[in-house]
Order: sequence, then C-alpha cells, then structure tokens
Amino acid sequence: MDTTQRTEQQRSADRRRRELLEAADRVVLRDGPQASMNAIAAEAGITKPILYRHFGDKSGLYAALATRHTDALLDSLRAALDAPADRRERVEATLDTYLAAIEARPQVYRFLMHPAEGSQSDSGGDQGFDVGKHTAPLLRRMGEELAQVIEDRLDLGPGSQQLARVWGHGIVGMMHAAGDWWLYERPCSRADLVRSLADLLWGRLAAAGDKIGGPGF
Amino acid sequence: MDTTQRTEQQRSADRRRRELLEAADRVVLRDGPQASMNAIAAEAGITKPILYRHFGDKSGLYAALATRHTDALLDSLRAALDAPADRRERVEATLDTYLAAIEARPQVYRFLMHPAEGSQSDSGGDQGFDVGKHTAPLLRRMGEELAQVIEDRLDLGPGSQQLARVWGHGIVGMMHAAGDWWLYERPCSRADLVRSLADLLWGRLAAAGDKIGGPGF
DNA sequence: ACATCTGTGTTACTTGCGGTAACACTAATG
DNA sequence: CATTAGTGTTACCGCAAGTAACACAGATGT
Repeated sequence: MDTTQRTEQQRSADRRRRELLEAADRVVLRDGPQASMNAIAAEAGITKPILYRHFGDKSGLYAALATRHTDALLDSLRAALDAPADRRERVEATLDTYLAAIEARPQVYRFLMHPAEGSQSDSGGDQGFDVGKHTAPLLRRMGEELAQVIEDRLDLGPGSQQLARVWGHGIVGMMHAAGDWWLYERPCSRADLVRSLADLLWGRLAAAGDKIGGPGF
Repeated sequence: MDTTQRTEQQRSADRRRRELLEAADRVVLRDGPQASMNAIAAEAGITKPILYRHFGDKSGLYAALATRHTDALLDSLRAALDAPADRRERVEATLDTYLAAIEARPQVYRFLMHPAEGSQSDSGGDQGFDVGKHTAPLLRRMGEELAQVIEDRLDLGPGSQQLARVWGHGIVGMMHAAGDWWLYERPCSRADLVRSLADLLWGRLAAAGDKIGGPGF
C-alpha cells in the first residue's frame, strides 16, 4: 500500500467531493440554511449515505462549505485592507467589500452566519459553558484577521495586542450587525452606510455636541 | 359573554402560562438552546400539547421567553444609559451592564442570540430575501433603543436619524461580538474590555499613529 | 338543576430530518 | 484473478415538532 502517492481512485473521489460541494452550494443558495441533506443529495443526483461518507455529518458538510466561502470573502477583505490608500479610505473599502458580498448573496451569507445549530444529537451531556462554540466561525476568523492587521500596522502603546483583538472583534461585530440590519431594512444606500460606520469609528460619537434641552448622551 | 372582564378561568390560564414559562426558563438555563418541547413539558410536569395550546409552536414559546429576558435586560441597559454622569461614563456603564448580564447567565444569553432557527418547516415556499427575519430580536431591539437614545440626545446635524440608527445597530453589534468572543476566550477582565471598547468608540482607531515600517492601517 | 363553555390534561399518531446498516456494482491495483 | 476502494442503492432507527381525538373539572348563564 503506498501512502504517499495519489491513486486514480482518490483523485476521482476528490473530484466527486467537489461536485457534491457545488451541488450543496446551489441548494443552500436556493433554500438558505434550512437546506436538508435529502435536498442536497437530490440536487447532486444521489442519495444521503454518499454525502455522509464524504462529510461525516451535516456539520462536516457545513464546515467544508463554509470554509470555501469564508476563504473567498477573507481574500476580498484582505485585498481591500491592503490597498494603497490612506487609513480612512481603506476602512471604507473594507466595509464596502463586506457589505457588497452579503448584498450579492444573502442566502449564502445567512447560511454562514446562522448555521441552524443542532449538532450534538443523542445522549449528549456535553453541557458546560460552551457558549460560542458553534457560533459562526466566519465572524471569529474575520475578527482575528482584522486584529492581526491592526496590531501589525498601528502603534497602540502598551497592551496593544489585547487592544487590537478587542477592536478586531468589535469592529467586525459592528460591521456584521449593521450589515444584517441594513440588508433587511434597506434604509439607505450602501455608500451612506459605509460612511456612517466609518464616521462612528472615527470618533464622531464622542465629538458630537449635546442636544439642547437635556444632558448629553 | 362579556369581553371586557377577566373571568376566573382566564386569570388561572395566565397564571398557568407564567408557570410554564418559568419551567421553560429552568430547562433552557440547564440545556441551552437545544431544549426540546418534550423536556420543557416534562419539567413543567405535563405533556406537549399543553405547551402548544399556550404558545402555538416552538417559536411562540421562544418569543414569549425571549421577551421576558429581553425586557429585563433592556431595563437594566436603560438605567445605565440614564444615569447621571457624563457621556463616556454612561457608555462604559452600559457596556458593563450588558457584559455582566451575559457573563452571569451564558445559557440564557446563548438561547436569546442563537435560537437554533428551524421555524418554517413544511411546504414553505417563503423564499424571498428574508435575511435576518429570524435573527435574534434582542439585537434588533437593543439597536433600535440605542438609536433612539442617540437621536434624542445628540446633535448630529443633517441626516441625524439615519445616522443614529446606523450607530445604534453598529454599536450593539460591536458590543455583542466582542462580548461573545470575550465570554468564550476570557482574554482579559471585564473592565479592560469595557475600556477598550469605549476607546474604540472614542476614536482612538483614527488617532493612533502608524507603526514604523509600513503604511498605516 | 342542568347544559355549556373554557381550560387542563392525556395517549397515540403523523411527518420530516439526521444518521446508519446492509447490500450490490464497478474499476483500478497487485 | 482476487483484492481493494470507491459509488450507489433501499430500508431502516431514533428523535423532535406538531396534531388529532378523547376525557375531565369547574365557573357560568338560564
């Protein structure tokens, strides 16, 4: 048995796996996070057990699918973050890139963000405070990446690493929540949203004057 | 039949409803969002159909439960937001209130934030871009409330309403994501987190200097 | 008093989904 | 030519959501 060399069968298996992932992609794009394993199998023209052979269980398939999209989105974001422009412009470009992505494919976005939980089925007993264990890895990854960029490029004085991580996750959360709300209500153009968020990050909240008649917020 | 007056039966029904909600609360606090209707019924000492009579379906029970906790949390937040202190202090108090709440009862928090979706089961066809329809109402409500406070108290010039809403949802998202990450990784004390986030809102991101060796973020 | 309406409670069922077992077929590999 | 690794099937289990259909108790109106 040779362990190092790719046999013909293995390569065909990988190809199949990719085809299955693309089928799953189509279904998720159509049905959102409610996509069932049956539906995905049907779309791929096969039956459930094959999916389970390839991906183990549903969260395995989810992870594979999510990794694809997450990687793609993170590449776009990195590009925006690395563009040759000043800080404000790059922050706006990054926000806009993210918002454009979720605007273009809301179903995929929804699938990545709200994976429908479930997971541990029988006799679990996992218990414990596993808060966040199943939350969308996309947010975490974006937060960590942004934290890295911030720490690499900004001079934040003592405690900079901690601060950068807090900010990374905080900014990503801000972007996410505002984007989620905006996508649903569509209260303004994307450009307006980007500018408003950048203004917030630029300290306009602290700089704003009190309104006459009451103590300032 | 009198429509205006509460009959004895109705009052007893309301009481029962409250008891069921408290049982559900206990189960959710113990099992997290995976709490099944069977388990809740068992905890209440009854069987499923009664739950369905009272709450319609699972999302009905979820909504009732969520409203209780959401209202309670929002009351705390409003109190922090209305305290007699300057803006920065109040922002910090509000952040701290939220973080203390999720720290104290992570299971409840998880239930509120990640309701396990599901919902529209059969023959749906709802389709459409309903992104965010089922996202945690808690985040939305907090965002809207904060937006209101911001708009009421701050002088933001033209387009203030739009700006306030964007900021409301953005800040809440920042708080939520940072809190979620913090609760899971516990990288620092609550006070540190609060100060870091407030610094972010106070424009330290824009004010920070570039690090030597590259273009600033 | 008696029928009635309202709310409480049950058992037993259907439906759908995640996941698995057991089995059959095909082709590259030695 | 046997083995192995992959593809594929049908038929099933277990479980959770949700739904009849039926039984009982107590307040209510005539």
